[in-house]
Amino acid sequence: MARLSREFYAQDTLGAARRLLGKYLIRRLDGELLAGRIVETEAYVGRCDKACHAYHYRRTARTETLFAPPGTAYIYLIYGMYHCLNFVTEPEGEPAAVLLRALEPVAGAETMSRLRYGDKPLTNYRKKNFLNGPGKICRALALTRAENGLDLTGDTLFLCDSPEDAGLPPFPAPAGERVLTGPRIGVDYAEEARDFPWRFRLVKEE
DNA sequence: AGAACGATCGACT
DNA sequence: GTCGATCGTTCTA
Repeated sequence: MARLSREFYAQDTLGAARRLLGKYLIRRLDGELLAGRIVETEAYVGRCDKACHAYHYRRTARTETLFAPPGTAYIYLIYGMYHCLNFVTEPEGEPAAVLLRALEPVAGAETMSRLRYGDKPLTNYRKKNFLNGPGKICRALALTRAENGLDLTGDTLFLCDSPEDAGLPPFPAPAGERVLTGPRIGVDYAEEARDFPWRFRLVKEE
């Protein structure tokens, strides 16, 4: 199965965050493949970014994963009840990662819906807000701290250019999309870094 | 040992 | 738009 390589993740974090738009995230769960198309990311860079957990190379039990090789999954608990999934970037030793903020569902929607809503009916509101947030994605893909440190070049959780690379049916690439950049969400405390335009979104032209 | 805080979400006005 | 839930991580002492 073709998937994004260690070299891809080793690039600079802003480039990775932008180039990850339109890629496909695959999660193998109990023999089933869950998949989504990446439509929103954010970059976090320990070297120079006060919003990054590993700012100024701060090394703690939690940030240890950010010092792992590029292509490692960094998953942490936030607000006591949600998880966020990141992809470790840059050469090993530079603590940095891309936060996954939104996906478009591609495969395994039934399982993801059950993981997220249980047996509650899938209303239009729920459909529209299915995977448009980091906590929602981890819930729908059954990702918790137990999966922190997973190797993204392995078989459990990985990225590819096309769903066909994972043996899934092709996904029609939406036409007329463009990349929007802007400040990141939820980092108002981060002084000058709060205004860094390090959020990337793939949106339809109006 | 204790306290403050958070890369969020969903319910509600 | 506002607000509370909820608890691990981090820092202070």
